[in-house]
Amino acid sequence: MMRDIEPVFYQRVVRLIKNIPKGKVATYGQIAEYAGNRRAAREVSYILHSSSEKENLPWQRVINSKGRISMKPGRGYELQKQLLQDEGVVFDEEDRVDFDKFLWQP
DNA sequence: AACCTGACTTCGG
DNA sequence: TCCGAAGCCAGGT
Repeated sequence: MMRDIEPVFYQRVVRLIKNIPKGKVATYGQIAEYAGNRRAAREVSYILHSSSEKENLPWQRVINSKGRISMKPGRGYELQKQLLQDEGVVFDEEDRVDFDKFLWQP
């Protein structure tokens, strides 16, 4: 499934995501940057899409740079939001997460 | 190879 | 703040 994505990059992404503490969130770009390729946000997305179950990743803790959930209603949005709320993450009236409070700072 | 798509991001108006 | 466009990288057709 992973094929040509740099194995090192892949491993780093997996490790970083597993390190996001409960109740915190990270952005795709943030993970990509810490993994060594700040332009690979879409690859982070791809890794989550393809390996979340296999790697047992807390996939719900990765959201977009706007502080919103990227998945669309009916295709995962509700589940992700519920999982985050269950661990204490708060969404404002604009459906955004306050990075000052919830962004993961390694 | 060409083209489309996506759980992305940045920048300009 | 809010789009739209452009940049980005891989995978699927």
